[in-house]
Amino acid sequence: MVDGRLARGERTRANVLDAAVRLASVEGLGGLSLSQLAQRLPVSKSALFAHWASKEELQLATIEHAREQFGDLVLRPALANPRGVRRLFAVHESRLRFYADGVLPGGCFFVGAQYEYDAREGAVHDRLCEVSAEWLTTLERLAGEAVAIGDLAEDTDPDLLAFAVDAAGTAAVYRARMVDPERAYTLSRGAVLRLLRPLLTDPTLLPEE
Amino acid sequence: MVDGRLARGERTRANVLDAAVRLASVEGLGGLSLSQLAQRLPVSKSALFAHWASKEELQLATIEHAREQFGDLVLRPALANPRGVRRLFAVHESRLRFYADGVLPGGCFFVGAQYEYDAREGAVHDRLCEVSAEWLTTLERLAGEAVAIGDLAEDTDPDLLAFAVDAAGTAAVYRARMVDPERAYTLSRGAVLRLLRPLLTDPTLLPEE
DNA sequence: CAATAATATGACCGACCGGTCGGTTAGTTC
DNA sequence: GAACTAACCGACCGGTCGGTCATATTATTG
Repeated sequence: MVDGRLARGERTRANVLDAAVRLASVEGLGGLSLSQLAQRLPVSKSALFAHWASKEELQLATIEHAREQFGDLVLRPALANPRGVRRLFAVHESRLRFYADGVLPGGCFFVGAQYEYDAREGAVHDRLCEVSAEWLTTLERLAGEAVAIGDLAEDTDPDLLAFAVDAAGTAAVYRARMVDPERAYTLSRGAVLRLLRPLLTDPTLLPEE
Repeated sequence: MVDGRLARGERTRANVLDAAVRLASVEGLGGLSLSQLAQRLPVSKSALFAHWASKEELQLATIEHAREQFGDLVLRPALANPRGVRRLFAVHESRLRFYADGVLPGGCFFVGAQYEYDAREGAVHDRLCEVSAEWLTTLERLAGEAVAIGDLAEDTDPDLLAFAVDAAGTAAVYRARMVDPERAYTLSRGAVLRLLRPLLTDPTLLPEE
């Protein structure tokens, strides 16, 4: 039998973090105000301090929550694809779909947080560095696998490829909201496709367009 | 004969905007606090309101100042290169050099501001949209010229190319500060080079590496 | 039932925010 | 030197920030 009090706390915590990720995707992780966060929830500001000792701890918890969400909605589904270049491309498409579906009102939690904290110091910056490195390592591993199993030309540099794929996804975020919403994701998908196709050993592994 | 009072005001305005661009590149354009800005200058907070009616007007003036700086230090020098793919690549290299030289402590004013305001509303967001569109249009025009004069294969999509070049520059900003400072610019340069080289009609137009 | 423990609350704190105001200083004009 | 003007300053305003605390509510346990 579960303790109803603990269950209630767990539920509150999840609700708060859900809202925090959404709010931070718009206002930024630093611009996230505890009063505003509490106000748009059936929760008082003091209750936030009952669960997290400080704003910084809540920010760190929000990062973990967003990381889990990204893993569940972007990475995991894409990993169902066959190993190699198809899986790498599937991760990029999955990322774009996550943005296009409007899961978060601000588009992307991590891209926003990265550019907000890249020039600051502290625990939030440090944790974001780790998560970024983890994400890039994942892309590099996927690119490396695609080369290793012979999907891509053997002189392909996996790190360079991972950089370019990540860059195309990152740029799509601001482009979709500031320049041309209708073309941003098409351009991003097309850019990665043009990048990968010349490297393919078997051109049928990826779509033409 | 110039009026010494007006000259003094002009000097103050320039000093404030210089500091504002630098500060905003670290703290963000919204996180820019007028008290802090005044404090690190020989200027009082009230003096700021003597020159700009509100924080938003100062933010807009800061955008214009950063835009001029970007034009002077990034675009203009690169435009000295011969028209075509060399000029396009020179703009990318010039951008990376601007970052690597540490002209702004936060790396890039515009990349930060874009990801800060892409999901918000108001005059600042609107102006940033215009500046972004202007920058992308410039890249697209350069890519179009490179195709038109025969530097690049004629079936090259200039807009797609411009997207990828911009993306590589944008990604270098956060990567240099959060993941691997020593490799970020090399990767960014390499990514654009690998992108352009297969499209060249004359391989000697760009360096090997 | 009472004792206990986890969760949640509202009133409150000092610090800082953007912004206003009356008054002072520096430079020009006559 | 008097009159004028642009630039600048310190004190202050209402409001919001992150954070504290004594108290109340809710659910489990003996």
